[in-house]
Amino acid sequence: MPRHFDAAETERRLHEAWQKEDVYAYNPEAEREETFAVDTPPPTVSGSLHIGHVFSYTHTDFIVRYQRMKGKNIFYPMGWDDNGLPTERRVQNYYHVRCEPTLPYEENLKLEQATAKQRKERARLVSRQNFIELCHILTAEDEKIFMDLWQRSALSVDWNEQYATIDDTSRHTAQLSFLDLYKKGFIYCSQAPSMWDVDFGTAIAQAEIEDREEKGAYHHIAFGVEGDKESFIIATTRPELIAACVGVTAHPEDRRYQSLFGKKAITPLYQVPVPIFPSEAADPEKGTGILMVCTFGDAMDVEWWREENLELRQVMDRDGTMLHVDFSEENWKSRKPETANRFYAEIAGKSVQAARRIVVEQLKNPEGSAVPAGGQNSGPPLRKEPEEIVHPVKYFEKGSRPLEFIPTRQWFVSIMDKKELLIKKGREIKWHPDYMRIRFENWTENLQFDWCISRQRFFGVSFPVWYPVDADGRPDHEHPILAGPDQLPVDPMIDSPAGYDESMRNQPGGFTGESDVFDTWFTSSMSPQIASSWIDTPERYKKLFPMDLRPQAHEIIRTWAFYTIVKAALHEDTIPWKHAVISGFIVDPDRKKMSKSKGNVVTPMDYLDQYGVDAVRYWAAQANLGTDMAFEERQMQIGRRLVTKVFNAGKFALSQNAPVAAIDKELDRAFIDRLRGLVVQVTEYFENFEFARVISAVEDFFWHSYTDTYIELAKTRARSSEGSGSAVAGLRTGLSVLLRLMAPFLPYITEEIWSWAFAEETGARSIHRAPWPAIGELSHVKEPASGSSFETAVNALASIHKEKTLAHMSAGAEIESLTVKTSPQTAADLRMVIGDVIDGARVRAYTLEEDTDVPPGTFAVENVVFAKKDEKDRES
RNA sequence: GGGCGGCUAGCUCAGUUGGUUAGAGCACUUGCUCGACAAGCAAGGGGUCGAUGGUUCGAGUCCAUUGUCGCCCA
Repeated sequence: MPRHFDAAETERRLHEAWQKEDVYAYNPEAEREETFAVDTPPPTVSGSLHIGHVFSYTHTDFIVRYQRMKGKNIFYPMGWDDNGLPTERRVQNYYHVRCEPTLPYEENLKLEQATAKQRKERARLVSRQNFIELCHILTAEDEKIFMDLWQRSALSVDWNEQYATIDDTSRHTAQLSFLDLYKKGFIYCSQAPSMWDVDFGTAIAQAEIEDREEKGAYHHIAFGVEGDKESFIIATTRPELIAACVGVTAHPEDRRYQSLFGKKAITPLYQVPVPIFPSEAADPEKGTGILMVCTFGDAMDVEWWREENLELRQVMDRDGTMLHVDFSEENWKSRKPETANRFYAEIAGKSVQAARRIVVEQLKNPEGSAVPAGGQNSGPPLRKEPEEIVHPVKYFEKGSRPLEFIPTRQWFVSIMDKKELLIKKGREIKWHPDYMRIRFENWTENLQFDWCISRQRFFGVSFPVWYPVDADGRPDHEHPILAGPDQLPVDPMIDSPAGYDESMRNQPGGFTGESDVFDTWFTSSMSPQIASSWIDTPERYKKLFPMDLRPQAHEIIRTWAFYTIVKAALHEDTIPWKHAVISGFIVDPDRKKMSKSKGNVVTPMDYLDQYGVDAVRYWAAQANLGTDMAFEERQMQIGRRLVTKVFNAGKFALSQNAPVAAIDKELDRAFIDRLRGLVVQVTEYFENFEFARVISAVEDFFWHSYTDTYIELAKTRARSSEGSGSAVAGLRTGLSVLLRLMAPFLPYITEEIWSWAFAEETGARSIHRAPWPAIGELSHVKEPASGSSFETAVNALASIHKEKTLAHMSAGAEIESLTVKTSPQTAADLRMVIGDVIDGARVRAYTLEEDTDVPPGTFAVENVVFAKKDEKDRES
């Protein structure tokens, strides 16, 4: 047997063996009841992996390995989420390219990572198809890095079951999902104000936005009132939108403005009359209590626009600049179109920021006033210096400029009318911990918009949709042409619809392809269906769906979990999985979330090298579900110590060469009895997904009940002539059970020791396919005569050790003689195990006295006479 | 502003329906190389459980108020 444990060598050797022997393979023949299916989170491959990923993915593996040992046929696939904006952005940066869809395809275009010099020049423009190819090339490389790390971390994934959210199966599945939802009437296309990122040039969904606290300023601006000398002051943070003003509103009970309702306000600069209406949603406390409604400043504007049937006056272009508009046109209704156009000309084509600065200057010009001369608030419309405030501004979570609401044609899934159904489905799933369900419910209850699923991007799953082009060459969006289910997957930019041929693309009387792609969540929300072959293998789908387990982190409850629940509910009125297990985050020592921008990201490879995989997994096992944990490198050191201890204990137990016999001695029976208790307890923990409790209980038992005590008490007898067979059997049984209980957490060290003897003895070649310990396999060992004999032995030995410590003697020092006093009842226990205690403590002669003054369970050790050291030396 | 979670030893964390003197590991102190293990063993010091009030024979645990940190949402 090796003297030291070489983690790196063992990891390489065993990983190879497991792959070769298909230890993790899914068996499609097995029945549903025997199968445990996991819906693994497909990581975004363009992102970087930090220690937190290893943390949460390892949690899943603990559960999976336990279920596998329970005899379950494990379905544990791995997906790669490769499409979407993060990948496009990474590709743009990596190659320094931009996609220009009007360019023609360039054959055999091969690019290298851009040099610093290239980056100083303008980005290279590439065609849509070339851009998509570059995305495929880079994600393939990224996937490899991810897979290496997962294999290194010993995730017991069946690597034959891989998918990517852009592969043909995923595209087919997502497009079929679209067709099915369309057929059911849950999908619609509409020209509607949508949240729009001006840099990425795409619509985005509610789930992808975040509020950022930002400095802004209230500008107090005088508006006129049509037909009289009245006026009022609004406070707005977006003066550049005055041109888009289509209404004015205040709270119906606000006394200051009640006389205005029903009249028309006149906008400054542009002199446009707009209705003044009351609204409960106006906050009298905010600003001046009266505000302008624009096309569109925020979500509230959209709501008022719909409810009040206001005009649409679009001034914001899709790229975040001010559109060119003409106030003499009918829709703009200016009373002084020439003045209006003169003011507006200065901001047309400008960015929001620039336009705002210019408008603020213009508002200082009395010529812009909408209030008749002599009236209150006449003069410059800007009534006082802007008042600085800090307010939340909506951003795309990956964006860098505030979102705009821009009317565009988008596809939506109706979910606003299905909140109740979704909450009901959420309650059919068991959440661990349960309070994470509340996050799902809060999110669902607070939904404000239907799910916008179209993105004006390139690297994504296409809509299976074309539009007829009319005789004038205009696409008819009212009558989309859908692909047939047997046509999938399709790319409408390349494939043509049934009944047309490619020559009719973009021709009058022909067709045009939908260039938008799906929101990446539209595809990844199908991960259980993709992995279980919903589209083409009903038998397999039936055996895997709904899945048993969905592991994920809590920050994506609103996205991944939510959308996956939506899809299962809308497609088949079911739930996607029975259990959702939510991991916490690894946070830095200041309890801040790890993120690239904060620069506090810890990468895992060095730790795997330094401490070994088992040690890092041990660290990950410390966390309770849902609870964030500060990164603590010392936990890995502790894990490594446990690995070493397991190695040494295994070496010792398996090197006892006395023949195994029945476990019939009291100490051995008492130990096995405690082991039974442990097995029952930790199995229950694992059934509830409480792996942190399992490792903690097993570790504690291993260290304190096995190595420090049972081994110490039984080792002498194991080498003696009397009772050695029982002792060796006890030691080996203990090791076999404890190894298996630790196997889900420490796959390498446990497999290594298992291979020394148990693999052959049991016929289970890998511990990871060995049966999870059950009390049945220990039932042949009789219950101990006393329920407290084990702790009596342990405490008695400790009492003698204490005398040695107090005398500054080594634990191995021999004792010539001593007297042990204890209560009559404890003495009865002690007599059953006294031989092991005396041997363990190296006592040559003892006197046991019953003393009612000594509390039961404790011992008074007296008259200790140590053997002379030279005497001992002579012996050896 | 709303929801959720954390606050327990110097550090990282357990403490499941309320029940003796609140636990573990690390760190710290002291001693010890015993035939698996110094990456070890033994002994020890250290906490009025964020605060206040309440319910109870009894509260880290239940209730109310509150502080603070974090996450999610508006």
